Amino acid sequence: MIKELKDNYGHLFENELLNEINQVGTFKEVPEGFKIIDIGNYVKSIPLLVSGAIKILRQDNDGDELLLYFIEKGDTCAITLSCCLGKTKSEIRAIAETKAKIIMIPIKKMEEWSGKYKSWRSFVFESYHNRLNEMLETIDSIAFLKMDQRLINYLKEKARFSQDMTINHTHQEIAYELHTSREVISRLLKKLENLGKVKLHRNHIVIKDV
Amino acid sequence: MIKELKDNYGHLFENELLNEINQVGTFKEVPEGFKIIDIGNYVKSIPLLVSGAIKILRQDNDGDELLLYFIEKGDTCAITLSCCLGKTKSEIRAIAETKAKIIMIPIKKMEEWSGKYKSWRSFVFESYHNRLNEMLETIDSIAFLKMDQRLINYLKEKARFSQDMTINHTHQEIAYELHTSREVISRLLKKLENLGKVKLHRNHIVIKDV
DNA sequence: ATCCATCTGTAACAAATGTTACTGTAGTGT
DNA sequence: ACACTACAGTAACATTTGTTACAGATGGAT
Repeated sequence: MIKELKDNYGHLFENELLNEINQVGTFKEVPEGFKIIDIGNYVKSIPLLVSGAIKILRQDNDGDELLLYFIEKGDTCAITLSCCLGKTKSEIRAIAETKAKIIMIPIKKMEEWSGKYKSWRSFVFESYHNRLNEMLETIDSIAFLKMDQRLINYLKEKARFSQDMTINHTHQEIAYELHTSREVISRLLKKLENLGKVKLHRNHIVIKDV
Repeated sequence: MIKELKDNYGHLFENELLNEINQVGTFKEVPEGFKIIDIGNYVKSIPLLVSGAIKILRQDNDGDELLLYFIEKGDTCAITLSCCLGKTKSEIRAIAETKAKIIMIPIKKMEEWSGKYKSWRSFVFESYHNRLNEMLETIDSIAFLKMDQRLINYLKEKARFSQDMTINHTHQEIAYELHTSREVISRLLKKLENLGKVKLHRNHIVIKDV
């Protein structure tokens, strides 16, 4: 039994299911920035995240991006799950936000387990629940907030996945994820710096008090 | 057996399940504008829609609204479903867009059926799938489109639920659902009228070519 | 027909965001 | 050390959206 599996999913699944996962799942370790799923991909297996974080992005026809939300250990990507079952192309891109450890489960098993294990069903429903709520938060953010507040929320989120309150992104990268322009981000960041909330450096930002 | 049940769900569910639904479900007919679920409600049963349409709205802390999407016959509200299972308050408001017929299913049954009927599981997963995709479309719309295009999409959607391409809303009502101001909607609608795409009247709009 | 509340039209202005253009600067590679 | 590239700062301007203010039109109630 892989230790990470037991540690992260031991409280969720019964031993029998854990054993099955251990047998049919393939363990994968991916570096930061690794593209796990891209838009248009047909997905043949679903990921259980055991460590690290994954960011989920949406892209429109012009190639403009938008960060939707993050997935953390002990969870899975319900959109991918949904693609699997519907046998449709992925509508989103999944990229490792930090280096991450994943167990990949073949779709076939996932259907089988839905009938067999109550705990698996609960896990899947719970995952859908979490994802729907995160989508709602994303909608709230883009519909109701102005860019300055969205940027602050973004910085907070990013800081959660960093040990030392440092965000290793350029202004351009932040602009892509919030779907705005580099100049807007520079402008707003400079304001935050003047307010003493962040300290700006080349290629990284240190969060002081947001 | 209620006729509407057989008509709308006969192809999805086996007879045994249809019979169960018929026994435990309560049939309900609601008028246009009826508030089916409100934000903060604890939901004790989930709705199967057999005719009409339901609109799902989000609201922020200041009371500002935003239309998320519509649910049509043969489907259910996955967000509600998700609330039921998580035993959390509703994050959304559900209002009958047209007069609608609904079968309400107690949560308890829904859990039982998930283990018992593959067709029910498929239905639930399919519903989550649809809702996630609609949320994505909503996000695309508010993140990537300008208000003029959002308005056009809105008018198209509304026209789908109208027999005669007439939308019975005031500019103010439209503004609420798109989360903008009445003046902006008036301005854009007037532009659309000048382009020959709509005809404006008091309290209603006739779609000509959008 | 008259009154009245509500809805619509529109101008003028404010604020937020997006775009263009250019400068300087930090780090990289040689 | 030097040159080069990518990054950041910033001004000036355009566009989009939001706000204020008011006029006029419409349809329903009496």
